[in-house]
Order: sequence, then C-alpha cells, then structure tokens
Amino acid sequence: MPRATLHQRHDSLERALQLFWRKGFHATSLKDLERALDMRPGSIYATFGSKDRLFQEALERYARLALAELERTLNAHDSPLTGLAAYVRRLGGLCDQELPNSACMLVKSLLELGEREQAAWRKAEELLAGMEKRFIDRFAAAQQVGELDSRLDPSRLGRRLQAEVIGLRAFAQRDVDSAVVHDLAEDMALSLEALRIDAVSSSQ
Amino acid sequence: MPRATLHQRHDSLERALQLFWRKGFHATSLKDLERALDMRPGSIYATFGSKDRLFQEALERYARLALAELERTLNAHDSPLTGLAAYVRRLGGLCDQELPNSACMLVKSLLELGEREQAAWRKAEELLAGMEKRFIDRFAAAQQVGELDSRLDPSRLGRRLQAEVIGLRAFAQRDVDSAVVHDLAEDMALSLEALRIDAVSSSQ
DNA sequence: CCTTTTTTTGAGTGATCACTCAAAATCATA
DNA sequence: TATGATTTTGAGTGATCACTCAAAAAAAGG
Repeated sequence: MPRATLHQRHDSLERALQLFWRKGFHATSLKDLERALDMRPGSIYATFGSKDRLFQEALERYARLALAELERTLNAHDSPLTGLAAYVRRLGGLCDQELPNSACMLVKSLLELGEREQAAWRKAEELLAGMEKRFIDRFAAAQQVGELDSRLDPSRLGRRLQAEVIGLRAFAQRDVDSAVVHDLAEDMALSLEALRIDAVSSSQ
Repeated sequence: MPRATLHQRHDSLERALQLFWRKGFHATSLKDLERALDMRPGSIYATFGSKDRLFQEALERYARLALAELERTLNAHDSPLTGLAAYVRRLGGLCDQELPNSACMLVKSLLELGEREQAAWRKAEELLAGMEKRFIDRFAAAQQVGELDSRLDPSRLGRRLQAEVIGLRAFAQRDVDSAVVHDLAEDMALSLEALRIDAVSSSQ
C-alpha cells in the first residue's frame, strides 16, 4: 500500500508543520508531536530521522506551498506590478484566517534558530533567498513589459518588497485589530502600484 | 554598599539581555545565564525571581535603551521627517556593529513566545505599542510643522514605519552582505523623505 | 495457514531542564 | 573582634528533554 503510506506521510508532515509554525522549534516537544501526529516516538524516528530533520522537512513543505501560492497570485494578473500588489493585499487578509500564525515560518525560524541548529537555519535562509529571487524576477519582468522605470534596480526593489512582506506579517502578529493590518497591506500595495510608469506619480 | 550592588544588578541584567537577545528565551538555559552572569542559581533566583521575570526585566531594559536611542536621533534633527529618516539609516548600520542581533528583541520575542509565556508576550506587545506611538507622534508633529500633507493619517504612517523597521531588521538577520542592508535602509529613508510636502514628489 | 519481512509500540535511556534550600561565606554594626 | 543579619553557594530536586530498542503487531509472500 505505497500510495496510502505516502499520503499518511504527507498528512503527518502537514500536522508537524502546523505545530512547528505555531509554537516554533524549541517550544515544540516530542510529546507535542506524538500527540499531533498520533504516532509513537519510534515511528516518528523511523519515518523522519530526528526532530531536527522533521523540522527541516516541514520548512521545505512550508516554502513549497508558500511559493506555489505566490505563483498562483502572480499568474492571475497580466501585469507584474499588479500581481505583486495583489499578493501583498492577500497577505493583509492572513490574520482573518485560522492560520497558526500570520508571521512567515521562515522568518520565525531565521530569528529563533542559532548555531546549534545550523542546518535548519541554512535551510530557512536558502528558502528565503528563493522567495527574494521570485520578487526580483517579477520586477525585472515589469521593466521588460515597460511598466517600471528601467533605471530602477530590480534587486533592490525585490529585497525591499521582501522586507516589507516580512514586516507586514510580523506586525500582524501583534495584538492589533485586523482592519489595521488590512490598511497596512493596502498602503504597501499602493506604494507598489505607484511604481507604475504611466501612472501619475504620487507618494505614499 | 547599595550603590555597588545596584550597579552589579544593572550589569547582570545587561548580560542577561545580551544573552536573551542573541539566543531567544527558550534556547537560553539557566546554565547559560549562570555562566554569563557569573552567578549561582540561588543568587539568580534571589535577585530576579525566575527565568521568566528576568526575561521580562531584560525586555524592559532593552525597550528603554532602544527608545532612548530613538529619542536621541529624533532630537538631533529639527525636522521630524528628517529625524525619522536618520533613524532608519542608523538601523541600516546595525549589522556592522558587534550587536548580538540585528533583529529587534521585542519582535523576536513576539514571534517566539506563546501562551505559556503570556506575561512576557504581553510585555513585548506593550513595549512595541510604545514605539509605534512614538512614530505616530512624530508624523503628527511633521504635519504640525507643515512638512507633511495634513490629509495623511499619522497612525497609518506610524504603523507602516514600524512594519518597515521590523522588516528591515529581520531582513538584516539573513545571510546577506552588509551593503545590501545599507541600501535597503537607504531606500526606506528616501521613501520617508519623499513624504516631505515641499519636495518634488517622486515615487520609490 | 504458516513464515518472513516490515512497521509500530511504549517503557526506558542518560542528559538537561528550571528551580530549591540548608549550609557556608560575607557583610554591617557594636 | 564578636555578633547578628544578609547574601551566596552548589549539590540536589522532580520533571521533562530528545531519543532508543527489544518485543509485539501488522503486512506480505508462498
């Protein structure tokens, strides 16, 4: 029954991801995982190797899903800038859903992990670099299409956008009204759209 | 010798702050603290009560120092907008120093702590709200002085700035060249200065 | 149905966790 | 210096940590 076991594995990984995302690496104990996965320690170790490797697999799954959703949003819009703005507005609605966290799991990991969890830290860094690259590509595409000033640096714009997204999602973790988060995302989206070359330039 | 003991207490708190800032709450063990403070467990508990309360005191000290530095930077400039921009540029140089982290300790705590450390979480939230308030005040002052469009909402601008600062400092935690962080801070500072009313409006 | 292979189990491992407290050391005052 | 008050010490507390492994259960093959 290889298909069923594979599905089981994916399901377990998803549960582990939700738990790690919500509680972080250090605050998630094996007892927590046993409960969440409904597996005994031996099975967990036979399947995933160690808490560390399970966490890294969860990180990879998280990034894969996050990147897929970014892609989906971008592809839904012909204009690169509009697509990026739509993505930011989408993030503004994160706090409404029943997600374990509004903050990005990669950022949580980047800030939480230290030298002792070097492998997982590097994984988070590498996955964040992948997201940055996607942003940069999109700004370059915007230049190609002619909706973005060709004198601007797509790398700087991409990194700036990543920093804004990180800030938006971390800010949303605060004890603030969801309307405030929506407004914040809207302001960021407007700044993105203000980059459009044929629009009348207006700050903020 | 009340003066010396007070100084010792401040010094211990500073060491604890550095350790907590670098490693986070969960990854910092009492053994680590014993080493860093050169104190035995009994003394630590007699002085600070518990790991949790020591962490909260460290958070408060961190916020007090951070707010003081913000104040110092703002007061060094007559123009509110210039002061805020200078603060952002200052943060861009954080990664050069020998600080334990570029990321804000309040944000690290906000993302790391859960329901089990509710008291410390609330403390971080409360201190972040204080920083936000300071930003908002400054934008309101900018309107008073007439360098900022009075139709803009200081609250939204203040929260946006806090989100940008959070994003900048978390991004700086990535494995990127320090020049990249400087550029990022510069771009954010330029966006702030672009809000100045008498300047020729230019996006980005 | 029996045998072989694979998977799961859960009590148990030593290490480390935050924390305590009786005893020793130090300090303040006479 | 003697005495009483205060502080520091560090071995030790039970709990929990990530993790192991021999035995039991389940699945696969004949």
